[in-house]
Amino acid sequence: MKRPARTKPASRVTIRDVAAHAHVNISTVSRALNPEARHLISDEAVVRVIESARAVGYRPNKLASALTSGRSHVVGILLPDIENAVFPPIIRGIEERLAAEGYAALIANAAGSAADRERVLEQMFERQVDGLVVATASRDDQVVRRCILEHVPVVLVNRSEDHRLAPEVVNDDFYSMQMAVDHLVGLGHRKIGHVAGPNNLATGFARSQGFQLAAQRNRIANSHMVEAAEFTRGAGRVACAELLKRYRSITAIVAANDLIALGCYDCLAALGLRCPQDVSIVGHNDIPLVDMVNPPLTTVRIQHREMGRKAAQLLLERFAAPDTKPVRVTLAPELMVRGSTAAPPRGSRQEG
DNA sequence: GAGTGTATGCCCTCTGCTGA
DNA sequence: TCAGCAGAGGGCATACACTC
Repeated sequence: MKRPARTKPASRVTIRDVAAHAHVNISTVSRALNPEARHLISDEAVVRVIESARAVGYRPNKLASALTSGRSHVVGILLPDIENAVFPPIIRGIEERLAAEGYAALIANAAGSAADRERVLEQMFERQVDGLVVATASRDDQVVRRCILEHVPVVLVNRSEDHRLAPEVVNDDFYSMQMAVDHLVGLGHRKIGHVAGPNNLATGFARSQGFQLAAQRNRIANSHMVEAAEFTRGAGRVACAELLKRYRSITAIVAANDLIALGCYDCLAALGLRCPQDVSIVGHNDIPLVDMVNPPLTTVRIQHREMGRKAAQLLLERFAAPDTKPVRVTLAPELMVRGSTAAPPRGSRQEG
């Protein structure tokens, strides 16, 4: 028994409709609408097809196109925390560059456990993404390994991994910490602490290493550090309390990011200490609105939008040449001096 | 009759090949 | 040189054959 043919929705205009309207074959339509194949047909046919496409309201079906081309023209973006203000500028940079080449972004929050990340990654693969920009990388990252195993082009942004398996775009975290510590030493601080980020993440690790190096160069103690459990305000508050409990004479704190720095604000307020009169604080990232808190946060500005643009560019290059050696692009940070840093208080608190 | 496996049509576009 | 034909591409739904 012959089954009835499935019919397309009446509203959907396809390449056939354009062909019928223009009185040409569908292959002629395909070539006329493809800039790289346009030279194969006459200018007159190109004009006729384009006018017909406009007249019938034709919109190319990328899904169908992907069947033959093997390219979905969709790029997945994995974020560790979609609520963190660091990421919107990165996403914007990525989208700007991708859109110029006809790609769309599929953004996913891949926070939580390794199983969560695996699930999100699987969804990306199921949607046939052409490649991935990963902002979730840990120093030994399974997502990156999986992408390489599946031959899916991948670029890391903001966070790197230790084995250099994929191209990456990162901030110069060593230089960031050097600038932050130099700034505080320049104000007269000699007892500086660091609320570090998680050490299993490249950003947390590099910044704590950078802090130690910068402290050594300035001939001050480099061991006044406590690691926050997460890059969050809450974790920053807890870690700051521990830091001040261990090293009570500290007059300045370099936080591994701005959220941790805001957690330090909370901690100081709870202890009845003032910023910057009692303790100066430097953040990291320069996320939106930290210039509007009280006091406005001195922080290290990272070129997040440029970071996104570069990452997208590296991915596009990866599409063209998948087997090239992974490169690392390092962007220069900039210190934004605001009201949260000042000269240290005259008297110093007792070491605990 | 229920369950399973296989074959085929369909979706839409791209592209190699052929002929005018 | 240009235009048209025809097959391919992956996944899904469905028809059909077969087994239990």
